[in-house]
Amino acid sequence: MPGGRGLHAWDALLRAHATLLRELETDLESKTGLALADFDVLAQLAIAGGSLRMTELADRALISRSGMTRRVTRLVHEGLVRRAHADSDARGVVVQLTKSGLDRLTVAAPVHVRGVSDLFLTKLDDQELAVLESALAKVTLDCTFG
Amino acid sequence: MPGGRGLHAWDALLRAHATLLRELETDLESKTGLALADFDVLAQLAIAGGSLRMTELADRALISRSGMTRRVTRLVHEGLVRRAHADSDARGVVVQLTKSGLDRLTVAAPVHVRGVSDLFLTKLDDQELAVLESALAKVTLDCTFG
DNA sequence: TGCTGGTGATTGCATATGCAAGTACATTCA
DNA sequence: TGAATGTACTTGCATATGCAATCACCAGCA
Repeated sequence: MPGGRGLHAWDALLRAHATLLRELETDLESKTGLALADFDVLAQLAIAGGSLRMTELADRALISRSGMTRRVTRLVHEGLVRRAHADSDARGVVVQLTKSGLDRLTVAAPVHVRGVSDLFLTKLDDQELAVLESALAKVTLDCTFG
Repeated sequence: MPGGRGLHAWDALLRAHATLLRELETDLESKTGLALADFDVLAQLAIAGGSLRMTELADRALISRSGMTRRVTRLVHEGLVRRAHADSDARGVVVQLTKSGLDRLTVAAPVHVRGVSDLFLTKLDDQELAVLESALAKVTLDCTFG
């Protein structure tokens, strides 16, 4: 009744994801006052060189466009990012990391990386990490959200 | 600036989880009218032999107790589960799968299993699944939700 | 030019979520 | 026994979420 064999691997994925994310979230928030979701936006912007379009940002942060609209609105109020007009497309919005946002990220990033290391990376050896990465990449879909 | 090496494995986990879950959710809902969250409750009950206490059910379904209270309330209204008093503890509530719930699950389970197979299991070989399962089990925390 | 279909972003709305507080019962220990 | 502490579940509340509809703009074509 529970079903075929390898479903346990799927179950393990759900369980690991839920518990780790929850722990990382509360950890980061308590140590830096930054929600993981907000951290992720800042990190994606930094990785991309400082700015991204809304849709691209939403895709990378794995949330819907409408969700990103609201998240960015919040972050703008906090001064961590800024909205600018895309110069090639008057509909477009470019979200830019501000100095303050970068500062905040610079403080938070090591905390988060440390969390991921402690809870995830150090518990696995290189081969396991390699298999994880390649296997998970194989099953990832490229559906767009929202 | 993005950080240490193996973080890509972590990123792959987040990405695979988000995209797969989203697809499985919409797939199941469109084919059976059952939300994945509700399906999971029914499945956990069936796996456990037909009934579970609220807290245990919340833990297994990876959501908070308060979330489970509301979810069960909904499922009771739909006739898929029933609330009963735990006989050893007057505070306790036992959630039981009803005939109707079991029927519903019997229809939905193959659909969901098929989805997981198509999107996940068949894309990986036995060794990858074994490594995934054991590695993910190693990093899973046992924090309680809610 | 002007019409049609498509895309980027935002907003209305309904719903889902968790935390913290509250209620009811259980357990411990003096 | 009975006061204090702990556990099981529920509810108030604030917030987060996505979908669908909307607005503004772009691109193609007659």
